[in-house]
Amino acid sequence: MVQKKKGPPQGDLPQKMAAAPVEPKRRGRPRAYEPDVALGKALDLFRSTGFAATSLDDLSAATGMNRPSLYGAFGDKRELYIKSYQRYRDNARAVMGEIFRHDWPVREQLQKIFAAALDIYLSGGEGPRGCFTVMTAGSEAVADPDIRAMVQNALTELDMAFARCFRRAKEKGELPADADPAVLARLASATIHSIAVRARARAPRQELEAIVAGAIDVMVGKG
Amino acid sequence: MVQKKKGPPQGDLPQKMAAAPVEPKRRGRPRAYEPDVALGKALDLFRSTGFAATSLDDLSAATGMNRPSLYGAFGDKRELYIKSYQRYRDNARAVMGEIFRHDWPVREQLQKIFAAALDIYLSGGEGPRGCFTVMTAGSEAVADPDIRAMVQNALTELDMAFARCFRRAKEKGELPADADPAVLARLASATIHSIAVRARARAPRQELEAIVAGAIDVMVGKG
DNA sequence: TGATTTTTATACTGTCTCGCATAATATAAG
DNA sequence: CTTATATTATGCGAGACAGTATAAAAATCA
Repeated sequence: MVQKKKGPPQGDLPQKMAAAPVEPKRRGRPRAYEPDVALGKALDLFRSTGFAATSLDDLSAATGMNRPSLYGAFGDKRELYIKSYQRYRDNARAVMGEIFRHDWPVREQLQKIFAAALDIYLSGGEGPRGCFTVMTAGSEAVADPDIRAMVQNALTELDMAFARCFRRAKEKGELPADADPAVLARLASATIHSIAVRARARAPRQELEAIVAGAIDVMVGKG
Repeated sequence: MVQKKKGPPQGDLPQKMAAAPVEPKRRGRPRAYEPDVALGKALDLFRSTGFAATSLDDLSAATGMNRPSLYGAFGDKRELYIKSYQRYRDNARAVMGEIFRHDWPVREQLQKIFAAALDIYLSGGEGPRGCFTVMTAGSEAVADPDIRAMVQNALTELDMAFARCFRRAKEKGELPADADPAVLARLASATIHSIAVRARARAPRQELEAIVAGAIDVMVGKG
């Protein structure tokens, strides 16, 4: 009963909102890993091999942490998976949100969004890893309610962001009066889903960019 | 060296094209399973749990065949997975092809195609299982070249079928002169991919039908 | 009936898997 | 220097896993 059921030690967790690069003088033996980069490695691995096919040995090797350290830091395999997915979503949300935030012309904004998505899907060492939501999380979503909720959330979040974008464009007169922002948003999301799937099958970037360009033309008219 | 390397016994395989419900008097102990329905069960299982998370015990239980029989009939796990996927594709191709074959108005044809896709994705006992290509095969596609080739083939086959459909419609004057069949085809495929992903996250059928209806309106104009 | 053939049934093997127990190590506090 | 704390390192143990060997069973053929 050494480290049982006191939950993951949750790292530092500074009281309020200090960025805390200052170590508050930890007590025992210092960590040999940085939780953040370790989680990033785990994310990469889960993203390319999925949940079931990724063993704790693989994760251990990738993160450089041995198994007890993994458990201490992140909990069991499922928790680590969920934390990885959360991190992926946080990152995607940050990147996308930064673009959606601006008040650019629709066409330009869509181009930037899709380019960012492509960067995410095609990044990584060997072979494109696609989208966490579409590929591996979608698989687990059927059996695991928590993951399913996260996936649903990711899907609707994207729909909403696109819908807001199109609504604004319509108000600014960039879209015809009969354009339906909600419908266009679903189409934009669908384009995202489609390039995620195709990226996984190693479609060349050029092809994906052509798909994006065509979709934009249909959605907001040929520029 | 009992049943080694003579390949799966390939059932009957009648010489030319006889439906062959007539047993040509097999020699030894009769099979306790029907290869076709067993493969269907395996397909269902792979489709809902993916490759890695589906054990041979699960497959054995689902098909009613014990492990040696599985090996004898279909080969190892990967071969069984590929045969399952092949069967899924054959079925999907048959269903879709039957619809694409006709010379109906685009709108009607698209409606039927998407309805058929929804039927496939939402069918099954507990919880929608989505699309084999998008979900589980897409995951394996990164690491396995054979599966990747099948996925690529599935994607382009769908693209081509939609493109042909839109090209015909344009020739018949159902689409504006500046409509690009290839672009529209990609959008139609994207819609398919999107509802496949959403089905996996248990989006209600009504929502999926709304997405389809909106997409059709954008692609061929509001009817 | 007895021999042959094909399948089923049982059980085994070596490997991998997850999670945890235990012990060693490295730091801060008293 | 000693004690307390927090981590790393090693490795165990029960079970799941894929694949196969072996034996029993059920049919046809002679």
